Amino acid sequence: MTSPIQNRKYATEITAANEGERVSIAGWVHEKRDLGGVFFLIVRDRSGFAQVTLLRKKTEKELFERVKRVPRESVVAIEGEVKREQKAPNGYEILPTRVEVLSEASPVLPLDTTGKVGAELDTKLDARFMDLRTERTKHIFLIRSRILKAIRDFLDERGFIELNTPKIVSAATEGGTALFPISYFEREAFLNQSPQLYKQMLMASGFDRVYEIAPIFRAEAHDTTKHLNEATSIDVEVAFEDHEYVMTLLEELIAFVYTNVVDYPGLAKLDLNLEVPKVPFRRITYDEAIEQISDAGEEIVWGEDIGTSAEHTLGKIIGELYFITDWPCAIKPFYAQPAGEGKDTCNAFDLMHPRLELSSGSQRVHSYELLKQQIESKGLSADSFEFYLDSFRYGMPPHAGWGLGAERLLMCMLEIGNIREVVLFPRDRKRLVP
RNA sequence: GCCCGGGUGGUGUAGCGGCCUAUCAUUGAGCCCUGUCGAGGCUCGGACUCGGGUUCAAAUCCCGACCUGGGCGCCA
Repeated sequence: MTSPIQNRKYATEITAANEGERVSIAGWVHEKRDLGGVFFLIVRDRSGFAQVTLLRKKTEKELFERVKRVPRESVVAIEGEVKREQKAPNGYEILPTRVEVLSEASPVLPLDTTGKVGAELDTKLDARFMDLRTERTKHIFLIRSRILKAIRDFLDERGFIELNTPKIVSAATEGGTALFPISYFEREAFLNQSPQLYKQMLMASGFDRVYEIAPIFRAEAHDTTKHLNEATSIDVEVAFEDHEYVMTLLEELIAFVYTNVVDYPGLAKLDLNLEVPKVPFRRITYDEAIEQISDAGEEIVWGEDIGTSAEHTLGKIIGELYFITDWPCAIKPFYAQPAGEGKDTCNAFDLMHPRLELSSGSQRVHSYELLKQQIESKGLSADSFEFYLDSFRYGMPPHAGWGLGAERLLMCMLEIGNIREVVLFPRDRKRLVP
């Protein structure tokens, strides 16, 4: 006995041209429509929908009654004959000869998969497995996959090597953010907040163009629509180049990603009007940013970081993707290269979306002496950075790089209000399950 | 951590002191219907987060807890 699941096709692989052929499909019971003498079973799979039609008079009674009773969202396998039918999705329907219920669903569902009734984010996240069956959520993650592929294609094409650095580390990397402590045999260790130090160390390896797409962990108790305690960072580091080079690389990458998403057929399901941003992106200095923000009537002090409301004010003024450059050294990490004689700024930049910051990067300090000095001037202990500093003592090329938040990019592109929506199983201060 | 909102059937909501044995939609159970595509029609089932308080009377007002949305802070 052959199972109908063998040789199954996706719903959209079948067309009216297959009329008369025997096919198998498998998927979830999306909807049932009982008209009395005719019964429609809409089966959903990854590709879309297929209509399975049963005529009361022409169908074996046992089969007809059994199909009528299959609860929605049950998993079924169908074998039957293709019939051209203009009124059906994809222009065909299946007249089943065999229906197997592979998994019967409980009849009362945690949320509606058809889009008739909405669900709150919390409800969706609690039942994420089912939320992913909805068109909107499904496409968010298909687009996410597409974006990550586009990024890899873009970087691979330019000679980058994809590498992975440890997520379990011995100490704070850059200071700043809080870390999650973990028990590591008889020692304490931490989940890494950023691959920063490791990707820089790789610059001393001869792998002069590297990237990593991996999780980062931050133990901040923040509670906003743009922060996660576990996020995905896209990190790039390039040797023998400076901040200008990596800014250009970044804007071209972003434009390439947009181009790939604009072409995505499922974009229509998300109801947005996406345009590929023009390169080069606008660049404004930190000084200009402060001026613009204070001209707009917002209180801001030079030398301080740009807070959320100032960020929004500036975003509204600029209205497109832009870079903020020439940041004060004092508010950028120790590894940012100072601009030089008599200046208190460094060669660091942030890539901003009108809503929020997407990426930050810089030309890095590659002089051992200067780096050590900057670590100490930030009040950090050079000893705990020995493993990192060592790589600067035996031939470290000049280099630059950036880190880009994958979820932030996705939420901004798709105009999604809460970053949790673009993570399968988000980790925030309150949520550890599922 | 601070400041505002909000917790009503499975889901999404209306009601905001007595008209509430609580509205509507969807879902569920059942029935009618041979072409649905958010099918339609009829019947039935299903809820006021928890604990105190005020009041003749609380879903409705007050207090606390828990959960939750947003604004900020912190942070990327």
